Amino acid sequence: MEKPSDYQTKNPVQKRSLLTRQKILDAAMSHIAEIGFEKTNTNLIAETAQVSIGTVYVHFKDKWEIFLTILDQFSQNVYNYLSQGIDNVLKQKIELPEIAEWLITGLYQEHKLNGRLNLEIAKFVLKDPRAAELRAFWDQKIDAEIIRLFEPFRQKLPIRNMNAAIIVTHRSAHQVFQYLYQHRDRVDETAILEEFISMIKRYIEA
Amino acid sequence: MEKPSDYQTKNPVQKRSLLTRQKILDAAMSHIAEIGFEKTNTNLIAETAQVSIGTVYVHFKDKWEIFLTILDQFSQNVYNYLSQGIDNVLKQKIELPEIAEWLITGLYQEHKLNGRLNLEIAKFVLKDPRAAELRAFWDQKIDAEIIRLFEPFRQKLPIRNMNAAIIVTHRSAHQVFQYLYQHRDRVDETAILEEFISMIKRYIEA
Amino acid sequence: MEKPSDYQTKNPVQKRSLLTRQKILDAAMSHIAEIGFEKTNTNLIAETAQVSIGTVYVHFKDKWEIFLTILDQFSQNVYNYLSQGIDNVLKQKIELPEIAEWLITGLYQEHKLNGRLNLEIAKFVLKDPRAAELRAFWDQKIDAEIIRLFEPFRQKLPIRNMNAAIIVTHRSAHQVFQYLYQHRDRVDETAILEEFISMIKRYIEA
Amino acid sequence: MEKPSDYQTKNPVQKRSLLTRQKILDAAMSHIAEIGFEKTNTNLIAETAQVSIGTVYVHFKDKWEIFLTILDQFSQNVYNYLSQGIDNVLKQKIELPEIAEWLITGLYQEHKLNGRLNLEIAKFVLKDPRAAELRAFWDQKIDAEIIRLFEPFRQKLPIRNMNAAIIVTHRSAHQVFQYLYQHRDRVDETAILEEFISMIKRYIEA
DNA sequence: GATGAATGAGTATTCATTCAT
DNA sequence: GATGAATGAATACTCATTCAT
Repeated sequence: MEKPSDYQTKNPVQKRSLLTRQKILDAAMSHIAEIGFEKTNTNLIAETAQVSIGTVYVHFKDKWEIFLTILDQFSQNVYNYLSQGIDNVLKQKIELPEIAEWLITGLYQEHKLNGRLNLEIAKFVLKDPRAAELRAFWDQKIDAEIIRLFEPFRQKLPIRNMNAAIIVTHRSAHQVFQYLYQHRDRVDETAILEEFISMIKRYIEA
Repeated sequence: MEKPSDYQTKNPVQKRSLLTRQKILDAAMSHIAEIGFEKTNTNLIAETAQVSIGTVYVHFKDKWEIFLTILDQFSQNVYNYLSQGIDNVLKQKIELPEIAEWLITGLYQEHKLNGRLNLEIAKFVLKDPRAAELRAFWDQKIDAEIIRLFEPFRQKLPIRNMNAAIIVTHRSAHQVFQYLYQHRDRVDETAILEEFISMIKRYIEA
Repeated sequence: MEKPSDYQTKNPVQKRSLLTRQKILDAAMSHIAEIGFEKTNTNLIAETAQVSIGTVYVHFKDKWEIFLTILDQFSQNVYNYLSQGIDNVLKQKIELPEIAEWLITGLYQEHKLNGRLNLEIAKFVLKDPRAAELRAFWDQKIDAEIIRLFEPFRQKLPIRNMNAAIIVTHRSAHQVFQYLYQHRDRVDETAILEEFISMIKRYIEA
Repeated sequence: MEKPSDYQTKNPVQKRSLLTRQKILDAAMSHIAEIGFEKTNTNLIAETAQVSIGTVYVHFKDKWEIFLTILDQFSQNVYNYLSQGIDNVLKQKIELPEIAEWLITGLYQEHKLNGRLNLEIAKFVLKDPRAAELRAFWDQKIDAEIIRLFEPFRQKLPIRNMNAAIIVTHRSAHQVFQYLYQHRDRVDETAILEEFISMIKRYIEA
């Protein structure tokens, strides 16, 4: 699967240009995380970034390209964080159940750091097909990393279809994390997370 | 938990009124399922329902109340379908793993019948807090039904926190179903569903 | 000057009909005095009067006729109150300056009793020409009463044009009363009223 | 008393912007003076000003801000006119009764120049609290100017409470002027104005 | 590259009034 | 007389995008 389009390294021409570009992205991101991407309009972004609305359109084709770029950068970061974590784990000789627990807990910590942004991205992905495509691309890369993480235990795992298993568990994790964020004031976070972990553990244990 | 508000019974003084009301709901629902609820505007609803825009506002306070009513009716239907199914199952003496399989398959069939509508409702729930509340109300009622279904096997289940378990599995199912709908042309539906079922089975088996 | 149209004795046919008519007027009046006549819409009036909107239109040609009728009844009451007061005063032998003071104080008391309603009527009169006409009719009748009050002192008054004098003073009184109502929390009511009275007294004293 | 808000200076970054802004104000003002501010809607304003409706909202937050700005500019003009007139009068040695006559006649001339606009402003002020506040601000500034005009004769005036006196006479003048405009075809303008002047003269004479 | 004034299609909502029952 | 469901013209305001400077 190829990346739908590159939202990151567009015009690496001048330093100042890149700075302006990033200022716009930062402004957009902060508003999305604060008031949601639905209410984040282009004029607001321009104002916060302290550039004119015209400048925004010099750097981005349209409003969605800004959001797509943010999604791309954000996903890249999550991917890098996970990838490096897996590198470390693989060096140590951690056994199966602990690996699952580490993975879920780690992803959850990461998710919590940007609770609102993750929620807004979920909306965005439901709304815009290009966002869905981009998300699918990164999800697949993350799936591949998770497969890499479990590769050493491939024989032990009582799982027939590895790809399907990853899809099911990865999507489920997303949803549980989102549920925990949305109901963070009303539910027993620990209990639910533990129950999810114990489900996954039982699933992968022989 | 009480129902946030009743979106169904108004003042059905005249028969004609109820008919018109349902015409509007049907028109709205068909558009939501076709073009999504974002693009479904009030003028379009009125036009399709063959009533004036004024009539729409005689029956519904605002655009959102139409959508909320649809969500309510739809959830009610799902609930009734499930509830009756559970009644039947409990009469027969079906054993644990088969019950899980029956439940998931049944919910999935139901979900597929209204794939697009389910997707649009997911968006709507992310967008509107009142919708989220209403959804939470019905999810909780459905959760209670599922608990009722598993009650006879309560002792056998290796699950500590039943509520947490239901939340985790129910939400996960939602997400897997949605994933299958969104990628219905590109993924192996059977494989993923089977994998999900096998995960749940292993989770609930001693 | 003839009364523009009779808003009171329209269909004196049946008792029940008159009752319904008055229920509607009362409902309208209470809303005008509470939320202003701009926000008082026909559906609200019907609801409060506990009749259907159709019934409202059986009794009144349009929304404005309701308001005009209220204005008419209200003005009639003020007129009657004033007229009777003048009858009493004329029987007693009160002298000039006291008469002016009595008149102003009395009209002000009356005005205060229905502060909000008086304000709303002022708006209404500015907006609707028929209301302006009706108001002019009653103002003229009231003017005539005031002239009747001062008739015994006609020779003593240093006023050339009696009609002009009445218009000037009556209008000024209206405005001062309205000012006092609108700024009732912020101004020294007594001081302003006293100043107005002393202006009028000096005006009519030889 | 501070000015409620400044409806004049925005961010006049470009010359074109200021021109457009004034075009919108002029268009609105001409319609208000012609058909009243109730029927003056935003689309009409945009059309007359030959700008798009969007442009109107670039320059003004909402419809009311347009009207408030007009009220502000208009009041400013009246104030300036009065202020300069008072400067001139104070240089000459005019005596008391003539000063009162000059003031009333001058204000009336000014009022007549914009009869309809003055009437519409009266309505607007009754309707919108922000307009009332703004009007109160300017009235107070005008009151202060009138006090300045009579300051040299302070000892001679038989008036106890100067502020109350100004309020009473200023408000009365407003109302008499408005009455004269509204009934301009039916009443003896000169007689009424003379009567008002003679009332004020007798009031301020020892 | 940067600016920011201008654009205008698009949309939810109100409310006086009618008329078939 | 009474009902109340239905009407639809009217209207304020938004916001992504363009383009002349």
